[in-house]
Amino acid sequence: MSKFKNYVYQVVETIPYGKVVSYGQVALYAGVPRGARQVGWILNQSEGKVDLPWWRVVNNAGRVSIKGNRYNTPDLQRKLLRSEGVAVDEEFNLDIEYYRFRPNESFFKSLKHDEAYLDAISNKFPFS
DNA sequence: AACCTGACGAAGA
DNA sequence: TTCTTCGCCAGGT
Repeated sequence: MSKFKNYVYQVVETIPYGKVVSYGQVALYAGVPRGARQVGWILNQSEGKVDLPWWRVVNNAGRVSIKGNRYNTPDLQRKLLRSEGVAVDEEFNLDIEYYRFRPNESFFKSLKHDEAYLDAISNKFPFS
């Protein structure tokens, strides 16, 4: 279990009910600013094995981009989001800026990143 | 080691 | 605005 994967889990677990974040956001918060693709890969690998609100992660264009696999499909993700009050249309689009989770500083500190990293991304909080 | 493959993202045409 | 192209990082072959 890599440190990065651990952080990804921590971040996803923290997304509030009825809110969403992009893969890029998760990557930034997890300590790898350009690791969006890896976040998708990690969530894909964790399906059925880890209890995470994976459906609250969508792409930055505001679209449910899951391709689907044995456990999770775009339809399931949309169903779960809708059950939390998130409006998702027939083409799997949603208003990401409206539903986006914008964590505060205490959130980052709760992830136990070292000071150097917090300083490095302190000016890169496009979502806060 | 070289090359391929993504539940991605930003920029340019 | 939709479609490409390219950069990104980790894992697999």
